Parts: sequence; structure tokens; C-alpha cells
Amino acid sequence: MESFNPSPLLSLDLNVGLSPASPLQPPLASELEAKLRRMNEENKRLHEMLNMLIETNEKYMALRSKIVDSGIGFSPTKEQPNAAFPVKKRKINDHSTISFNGPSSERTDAFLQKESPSSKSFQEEIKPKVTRIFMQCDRANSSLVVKDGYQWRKYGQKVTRDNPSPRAYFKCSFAPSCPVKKKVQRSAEDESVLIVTYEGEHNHCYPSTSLSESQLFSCYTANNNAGSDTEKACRDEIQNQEFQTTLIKQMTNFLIRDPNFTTALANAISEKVFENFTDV
DNA sequence: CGGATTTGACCGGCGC
DNA sequence: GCGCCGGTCAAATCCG
Repeated sequence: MESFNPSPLLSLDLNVGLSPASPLQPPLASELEAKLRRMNEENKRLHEMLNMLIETNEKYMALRSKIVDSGIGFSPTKEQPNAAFPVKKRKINDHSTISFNGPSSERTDAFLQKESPSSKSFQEEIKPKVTRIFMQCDRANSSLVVKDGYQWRKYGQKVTRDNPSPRAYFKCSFAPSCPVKKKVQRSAEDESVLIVTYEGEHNHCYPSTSLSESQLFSCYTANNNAGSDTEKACRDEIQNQEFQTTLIKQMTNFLIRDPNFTTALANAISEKVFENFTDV
């Protein structure tokens, strides 16, 4: 981030009321000097605060562009892998599943992997689209059902080593024509957070026509599905005002959970109030 | 009765 | 080769 260059408008005019032509009496001079020092400190603090706000704003903008442009949800895992999901040692399913629309996509994929080593490099180039989403949910609600607009069939549940909460495995109910899978598990650190991992991309539209908040997540995941009708449908939905309202709500929730943001905001507000008060 | 969910068994990759 | 572990299967069970 480039250093903040404060606008002259934002700098406090520290010479207000001082005339070089009128020499000050010694007691008045020291009093003004002290005041000047205080105002300098105040100015410095305001600059720091402003930098903080600008930084927070940039984080917000980066987050927003990440969501809109790359289709990635509120996932910090690209840069900071979550403790609940350490880097996997196993390579299984790390390869891409080519979007076969036939009923035997998984078998065909396995066949390719085993019988055709030459296809390996090709498969490595096309990684499955893995999207991780963190969802706030009721801690008391033990259900691992996440309503995201699609229909899922649960096919397994496991307790993993690194997390006492069970992990539920779902396949899209359109399977085997739709290869998408999802895993749902509570965060080991915060049980009120559900970690939803989607693997693959839906090759069909939403089962229902109404746009609900939950469906928006699926829009994010399908956003990079280049060239398909699904992509167009989802982009249209992203342009939808309701979508944008919900997006803003989700980003607001994300921001207010950031202690830096709330602190900076509170400080900025109190400073502003203080500033108005002293102006009067 | 049919579809969805549960749950123990099984499979296969990986590290030692 | 063996054990661990995550992922999947499939029979049993549930539920509308």
C-alpha cells in the first residue's frame, strides 16, 4: 500500500489567529505553544486514523473484487489455510473431473487416471474448482444442512482427526450427470461457523427459480464457469439488485466482525463528534 | 412405497 | 508391509 499523502484540506491550520506582526507576551506564548503541541499530536493521530480507514477500505474493495471477479466466497484460505483444513497430504480427488455429462463420469475419470498416464499432465492443468465458504449458523443447531439453493444427497459422514465435529459428505442430487460434491463441517475453532467446501461446478441451473440469499453462494461458485449458459444466468443474477443488496449485507457482516474495522470506525466517529463539539 | 438419511464396512493413498 | 486416515459405498432405517 502506498503511503498516504494527506490533502492540505485535511491538515489542521495551526497558525490560525497568530500574527507575526504582533509579538506575544511570554505567558501567552508558552500557553499557545502547549496548545500547538497538542494540536500537532491530534493532527498526527488523525492522520494515523485516516490511514487505518483507508487501509480498511482497501481491504473491503479487495474483498469485493475478489467476490465479484473471481467467484471465490469469503474464504481467506488461499493465503491463510484454516486450521480446520490443513493442507492435505493425499492427492486423491485433487485432479480435475472433466465435465462429462454422461452417467459414468467418475468411472471414466478414474479410468483416465489409471490407464492413461499421458493424460496426467492434462488433468493437472485443470484443477477442480474448489470453493470454501464460511457460514455463520446457530451453535445449537447440530444440523449440517446448508441451504444453498441446490438439492443435495448425503452419502456419508465422518469424524476427522483434526476436528471433533463430524464432516458430512453430499453429492448434488443431479448426480451422476452433475459431478459437484460438497463437504460440510463445523469449524474446530468456532462451532458457530460452518465450513462448506464445494468441489466441481454444477452443469445445470438452479432447481428453483426464485432467487434466495442462499442461492447467491452458488452464483459465486459458478461465476467462473466460462462460456456456459449457467455462467450467463449467474452473471445476470449477480446484476440483480436483490443479489447486490444481499452481497452488501454479507460484506457488512464480514466487516463488522473485523475488530480493526470496528475500532477504527468507532474512533473515527468519536473523533468527528469531538471535532464538531470543539468547533462550536 | 419411494426417496432421503444414517452408519458401519470397505477402499485406496500415504507415511513410516 | 502395515497402520492411519479421508472418502465412498451400500444395506438398514427413517419419514412423508
